[in-house]
Amino acid sequence: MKSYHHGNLKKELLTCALKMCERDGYTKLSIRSLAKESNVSQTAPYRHFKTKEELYAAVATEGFNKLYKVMSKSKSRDHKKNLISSGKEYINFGLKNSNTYDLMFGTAIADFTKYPSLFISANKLYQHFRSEVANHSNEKDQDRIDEKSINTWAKIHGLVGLLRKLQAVPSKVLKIPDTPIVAINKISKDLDGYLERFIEKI
Amino acid sequence: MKSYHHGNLKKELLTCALKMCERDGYTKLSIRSLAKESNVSQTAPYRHFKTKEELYAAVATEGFNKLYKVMSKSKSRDHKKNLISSGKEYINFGLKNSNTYDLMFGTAIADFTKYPSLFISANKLYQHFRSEVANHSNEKDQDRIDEKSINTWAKIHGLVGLLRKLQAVPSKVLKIPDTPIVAINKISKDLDGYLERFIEKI
DNA sequence: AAACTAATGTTTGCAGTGTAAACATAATAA
DNA sequence: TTATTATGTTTACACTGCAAACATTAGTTT
Repeated sequence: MKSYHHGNLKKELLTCALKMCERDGYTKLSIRSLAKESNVSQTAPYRHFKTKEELYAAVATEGFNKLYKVMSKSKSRDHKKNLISSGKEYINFGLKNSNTYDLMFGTAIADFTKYPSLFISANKLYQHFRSEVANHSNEKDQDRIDEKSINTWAKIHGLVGLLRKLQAVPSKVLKIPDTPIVAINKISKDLDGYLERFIEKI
Repeated sequence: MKSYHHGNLKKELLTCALKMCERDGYTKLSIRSLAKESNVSQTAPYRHFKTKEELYAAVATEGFNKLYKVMSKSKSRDHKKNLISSGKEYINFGLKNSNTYDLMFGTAIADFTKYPSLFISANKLYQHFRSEVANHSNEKDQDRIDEKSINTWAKIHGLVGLLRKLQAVPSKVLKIPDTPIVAINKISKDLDGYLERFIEKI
């Protein structure tokens, strides 16, 4: 027999949402299905997330925290190594947790500054990334560091998007010549080499 | 008095969808609201678009065609000029038609190779872009050209994503130091200069 | 021209959605 | 102990994608 009050529903909802989001994509993640999967009434989640977007924000926040964790793993004295490691982790995260990634960088959350903890988590990630870029590039000028950081982020982010398109496509499409898909496929086959060249240009 | 058969519903639905998508975002674009705005019964669109995704694909295709048009405007003998113009047009398109842009490059259409005309339009755009990169960079090796093209695309695409985040944010957020938002804002204030430096690194 | 067929429209219906409102119960503060 | 607050459930509404049955018209065949 279960008690009327759950005790720790919010946390359970969140982990469940995270799992569901990753499994089915955030578009399929409904408050009602979340409630059902958490064995709770249809509208119970509303006591903890005022709107669906707020739920999205919570999931995205978790995503940023996770990404931060893996990107700050490498603490070598070799700054280049750190940056390459971060880049790989970023790409890996984007490909493995692609649905959460959508929530983090897509447009499902219109204005992420509306959710303080999300904003903070995203900023923390950026700060870490920026410091790695700064360390690697030996740049002093703050504006240049910012520009380099944004540059690098934009490029990796764009790359992840393209790699995901590649993932989504049936393999026979790779045989059609003169498509961006084959171009991306070439890169994905030598991602390490690509990243080396990538870093050099930062 | 209007006749039972519309005559040109498919085209009208498409232009209406394009308009609605741009106005409200593709998430708000429902088949039913589209039908209503086209003064036709709720399920009439299903005669022309088997699923909602098929409607999405049609809108995205239009988007690619439009983008192709503006990106192939500049036909200078100066290849650098062409590339810069294309870059600007791309960014402009992404910012002005951001909702359509989402449909084109987001994950709403899981596998875009399922829609031949969409696939073709996207490829045509890539080919054009690739030829501009090739012309500008004086590169011969086909693999390198592909890599450069993907690189450049990824970077611009990522940049558009970030600039859109900037757009979405309330202006007071710009006063908070040490956020990616202020970094992007700096870039957006000197986009021309930024693009110049950008091109140099291709 | 008449009749059959296919295309394109409408109506109806179902299962699912976000979320507001009213209500129930349990935990906490007074 | 009692009043309040937090957190659950039930009910209700307007909306969604889409399938199925039906209506009307356009096009094709005889």
